Amino acid sequence: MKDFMTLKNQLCFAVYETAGEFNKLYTSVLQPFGLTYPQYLVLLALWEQDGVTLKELGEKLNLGTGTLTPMVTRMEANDWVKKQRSKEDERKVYIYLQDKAVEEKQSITNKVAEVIQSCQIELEEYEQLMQQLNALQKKMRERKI
Amino acid sequence: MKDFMTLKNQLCFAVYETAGEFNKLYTSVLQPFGLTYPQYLVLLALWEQDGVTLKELGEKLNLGTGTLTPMVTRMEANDWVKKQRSKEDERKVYIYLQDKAVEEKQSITNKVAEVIQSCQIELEEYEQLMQQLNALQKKMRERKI
DNA sequence: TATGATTTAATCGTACACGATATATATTAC
DNA sequence: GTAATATATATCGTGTACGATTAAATCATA
Repeated sequence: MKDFMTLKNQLCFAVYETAGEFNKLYTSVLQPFGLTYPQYLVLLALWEQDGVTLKELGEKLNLGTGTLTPMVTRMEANDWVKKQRSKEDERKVYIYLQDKAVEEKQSITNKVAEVIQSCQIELEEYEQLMQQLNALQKKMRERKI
Repeated sequence: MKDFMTLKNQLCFAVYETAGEFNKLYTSVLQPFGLTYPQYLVLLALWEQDGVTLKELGEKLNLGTGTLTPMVTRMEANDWVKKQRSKEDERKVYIYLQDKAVEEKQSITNKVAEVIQSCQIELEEYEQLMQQLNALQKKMRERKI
């Protein structure tokens, strides 16, 4: 019987470490652009769909306003995005890409793709991991208790 | 050709999200004990090997002193661990489990195991994911550039 | 239409996480 | 034996991340 209470055998730790590695890897790519890794995720979301409310953005990224509000504020200060309070419903704040974010999109995503490719991850491996992680998340979210 | 520049198709995001789910799940278990998830990882490491230096602990957990020093200080304030500067080499600080951490080990790990089991993760799935994540980490760490 | 409930963001407090710097102790070279 | 170097930890500044609270706007309904 294997000992499951060791650090090495913890799935949670493997995921935690892998997230840390991704963070480091992406940070090294994004630093020159003056972006952090979570800020890049915000741009990814906005490149897909521009002009979403803070709440919608939070739902896409699984982040609350306590995280997003200051983060978007910093991104606005760095000319990546712009906040605009809705006229129809003044509770809502829409987030829009700034020119800089549109202009630099190609250059940023190219650099990211280049570094990811340098890791030599097989497509099959990539997709299988995605699928398994999604299945795992589903189980964690849907568990009773 | 699939679009790889969407949030949904990013492996980094899947890992980031899964780490977040684990964090939430473990937080819900550990809160009653007055522990955070990273603090639980520290205990896991010390339950395996007690009396290690801060540096060694950092190597096990992939954390620097900028993270560990304040964290261990908090854990000391809550009677989980004790710091003791080495007599032989006063640069080193050894971290020891306190009685509380030894006494509550079973009760904490039981509760964690119980919740993990409630997620219905198959052993095969668990081990395959571990193996794949470790392989991925290796690739990210060993990449050239 | 007044009021109570809901929704949306902002704010606050706590806790990581990291890179850079500082400081004190050990080790090495000479 | 002293100067240069290396090592171990602490501290600082910035940036997430989260839960709880607050505040303002909107909605529901009596």
